[in-house]
Amino acid sequence: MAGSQRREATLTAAAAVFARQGYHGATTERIAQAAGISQPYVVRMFGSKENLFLAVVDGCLEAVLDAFRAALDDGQPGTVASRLGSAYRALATEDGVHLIVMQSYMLGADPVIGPVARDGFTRILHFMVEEAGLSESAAESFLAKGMLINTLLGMRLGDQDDPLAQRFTQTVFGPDPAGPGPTDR
Amino acid sequence: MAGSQRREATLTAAAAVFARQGYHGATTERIAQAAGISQPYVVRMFGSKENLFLAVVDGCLEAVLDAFRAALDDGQPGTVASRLGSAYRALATEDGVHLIVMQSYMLGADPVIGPVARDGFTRILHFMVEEAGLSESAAESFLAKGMLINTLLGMRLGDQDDPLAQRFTQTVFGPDPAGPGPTDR
DNA sequence: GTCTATACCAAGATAGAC
DNA sequence: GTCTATCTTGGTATAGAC
Repeated sequence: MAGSQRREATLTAAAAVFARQGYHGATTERIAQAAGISQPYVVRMFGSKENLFLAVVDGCLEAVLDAFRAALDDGQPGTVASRLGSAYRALATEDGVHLIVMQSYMLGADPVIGPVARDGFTRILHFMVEEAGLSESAAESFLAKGMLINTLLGMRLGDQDDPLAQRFTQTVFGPDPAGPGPTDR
Repeated sequence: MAGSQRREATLTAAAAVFARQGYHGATTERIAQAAGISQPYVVRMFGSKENLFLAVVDGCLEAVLDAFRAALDDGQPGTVASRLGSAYRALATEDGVHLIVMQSYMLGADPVIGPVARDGFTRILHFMVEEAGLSESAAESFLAKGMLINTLLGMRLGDQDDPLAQRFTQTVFGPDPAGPGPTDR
């Protein structure tokens, strides 16, 4: 397999593992298994586990911003916020973009991952108000709902056997004209 | 030092470490240092790192619910949501209750921590609608803002050297009559 | 109740062959 | 481009003394 293609496949596999286990919980061995290659080769390709994680996070950030930009130009009806919400929903994939980003956010105290996480969030923030034209208040609501979605995904609230929890999950992820919707569950 | 007192002190130290590093990132050695005792003794007291984490999470959940219950009866002016928000704000301590809870939420895929995290969130949800009397929609807004706050705390957005990010942080944490406010930063 | 010493294992990284 | 073998470290847990 060609280098760049192998690299892509490994990034995808790594994303899925990092999404579930978090940075520290994930092992390069598990990532290697998911990618169908040997553990040392994973390390070899990216230099270190940390570098690999940063590459994954960067890819997710770009994916989110690309999806948002596309949503601004898609000529669909609805408010900007609702179109961005749909884009966020459509972004749902098995490799769990939302969870990767969230995992990086929870590592703000890490000297190397922390700054990257803050930069990424800041870029999204700037996109919201400068490119999408949302008010800062609207951006706050949008991002709050996004964080709620990410959190429910992370904890897998849908697995909870409780009527209220079930209904709540449905409501949050269900078609909602004013915010991000369902993702990868 | 008496057993129960030592236990409490260790739980507090562990909370601070788990809040910053997450479950997998934290080490019992670091917790021991923070508590001023030896690493094996930390393990001895709680049986395992996992048990210790579960004890910390449980303590945080109780702290949140206690604070919320107290806020319902405090006779302060304002809506229920704003009083709960103030309680959330007042809960701010060095040991980072908000981050502990959030770290547990991101471990939903873990076979033992996952169920505990879901149960905890479900209890808060039930409190909101059954004891506090919030509509499910109001509970969603409240929790969304709470998750945004937790996320900003986790990534330490306040450290970001960017005007918009700074302003956003201030807005989210600042006195807001309709949601949770500043916590431990 | 608390420590020191240590066993034991998992995991990231390196060396070097093919 | 990819593997096997292995080094090394760090981290949880146990044993046992004081």
